[in-house]
Amino acid sequence: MKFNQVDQLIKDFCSEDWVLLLNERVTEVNYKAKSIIVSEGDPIEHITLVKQGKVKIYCSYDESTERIYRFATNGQVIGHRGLGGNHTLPITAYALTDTTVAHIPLSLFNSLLKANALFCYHFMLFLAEELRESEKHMKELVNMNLRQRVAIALKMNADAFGFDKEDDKKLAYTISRKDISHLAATTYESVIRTLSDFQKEKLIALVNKEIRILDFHQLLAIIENNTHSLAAMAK
Amino acid sequence: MKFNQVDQLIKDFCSEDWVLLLNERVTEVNYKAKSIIVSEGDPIEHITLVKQGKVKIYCSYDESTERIYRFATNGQVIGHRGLGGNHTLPITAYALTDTTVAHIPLSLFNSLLKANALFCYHFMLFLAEELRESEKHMKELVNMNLRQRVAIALKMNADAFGFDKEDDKKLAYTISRKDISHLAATTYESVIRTLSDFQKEKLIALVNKEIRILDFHQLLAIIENNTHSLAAMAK
DNA sequence: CACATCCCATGATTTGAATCATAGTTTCAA
DNA sequence: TTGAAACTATGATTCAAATCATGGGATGTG
Repeated sequence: MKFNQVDQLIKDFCSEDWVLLLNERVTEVNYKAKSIIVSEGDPIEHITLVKQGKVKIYCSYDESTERIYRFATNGQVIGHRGLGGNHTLPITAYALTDTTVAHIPLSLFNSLLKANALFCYHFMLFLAEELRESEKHMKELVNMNLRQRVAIALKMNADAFGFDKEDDKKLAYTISRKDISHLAATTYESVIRTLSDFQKEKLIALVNKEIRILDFHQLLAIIENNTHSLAAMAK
Repeated sequence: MKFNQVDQLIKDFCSEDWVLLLNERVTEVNYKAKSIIVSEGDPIEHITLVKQGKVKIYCSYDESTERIYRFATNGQVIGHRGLGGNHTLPITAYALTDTTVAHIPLSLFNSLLKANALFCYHFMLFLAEELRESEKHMKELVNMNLRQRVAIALKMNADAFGFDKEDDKKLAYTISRKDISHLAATTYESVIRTLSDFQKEKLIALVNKEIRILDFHQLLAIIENNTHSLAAMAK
């Protein structure tokens, strides 16, 4: 799983005083499943750490379209893309399951960065890593064909939330077909067709909305194999 | 123009000693037009500042396909996406015109960041800004139709290198049709057709490879108007 | 200066994926 | 428990953009 454990960076690289101060000043909030944690266009007032739960982070394009950038779960951070400048939040964070977060006031987080040089340095490295990941993902979405993009969406689902403890094929949390389409930049009809194809190829198994990934290697092979990406062949 | 003047950040937020040390340890190199400055897969040994010139930054997908992420010109930085971890460079930087760069050894740049907390803080903010821009661009590429993407590519060309000093409609440097296609994630044939349409609509004028942007507002209007983006309507 | 290589341009054809249409299934709240 | 809303599913049709084909013009280099 991706290194995005910002709470760990705080523990490792901030002075004890600051960790104590943070614990005092942070507000923990519970969100019910299917509720919005922070919304696109909000003024940026907090940096948010996910204590416990599953969150999707997306951007609306119009009333019927959204594009999911990533998921966040225990230990991961939301809102750091809004740092600096007088920006409003560019994304919406939505609780997929019941979720507990810690809101760190932005001014406090800024002071934390300024007062703890080593934390600031590592947080900077974390942003560089995010930038790499983000551009890698962009490249994938733009260059790959439908099958590949759906395969990537399944992989992202698996990477973000892992597999069931009792069943190492079953996703611990299966996102909806519609959310797969929002991840893969396509329509839900196309997702359903593609998943159906994958099932016929014994790559996955569908049981209602749940997905079992039977052959992860084959899934990765689909992502790697771009010989069928006709759309990509800009000469 | 976008704030990406990292050399200015160094001047503003690093101590005098460090600025002097940098001036000693930096190697200036000249690159001819059409030569490669740094290449995808190279070990990351430097952070590179563009002193003077025009550079395209792209990623190869296969032998016939590339995707241009951005351009860099005077004062801007290349290679910061490789910070942290044992990564190789994810992008290639290519000199469009004769270009002079300053290579800062990576170890020195890291020391600079660690020794100048305020610079590190501002550099972190710069990365946050880049992350926002990058994801905005991703959203555009994925959601918009051909006309819009070509319009965005023209706008990026104008934003990156500006207009001619004597002719405020003419681009100071017109990138090739093929590079427009690499920016807009399409084929060069489609770019040529779309530019031809734009010309018929009196939006631009084509004189050989040079492009004059006659109606910038209309160009922006095309980018804003997503009512024709059929591909985007994932319900 | 010639010859090759790259770039620009346009028409005809194909095709991957979106859209339209229709219907069964889960889920959850009144 | 029932009815509505949301999700899953599949077939038919349409369409935007890629691919294929072909030629002209510019550029540059031995």
